[in-house]
Amino acid sequence: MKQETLNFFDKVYEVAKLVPYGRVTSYGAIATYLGAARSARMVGYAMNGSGGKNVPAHRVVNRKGLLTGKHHFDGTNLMQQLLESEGIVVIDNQIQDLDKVYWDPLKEL
DNA sequence: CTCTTGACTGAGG
DNA sequence: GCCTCAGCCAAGA
Repeated sequence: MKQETLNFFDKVYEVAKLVPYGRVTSYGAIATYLGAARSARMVGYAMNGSGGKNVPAHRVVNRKGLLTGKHHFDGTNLMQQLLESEGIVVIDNQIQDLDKVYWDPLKEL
């Protein structure tokens, strides 16, 4: 069982699942943690297959804390609702107090 | 193999 | 602080 067996996508899912409740992280942080710092875009791209994999994609946002991926959710404000349900303050697709809810896999893991 | 796409990021105006 | 441009890399056609 080589590591190549684990696709880039699968690794992204693993890290996404490790994000604690009430916390969020950025695509770049995950990408860097996976050793592909320049592949932040791939992280988001991978999330396209997150459906059905029980992956909390709503906890993954861009470095600004902006819900850039909300368009990929069913509803218009579904992603924001999920985050607010975890105690995260979100206004106009923008996470407030990002520094307080930000979870960096590089530092936490 | 080449071209396009993309849920990003950093630098420059 | 906001907007625009360019670079980056992996996957699909």
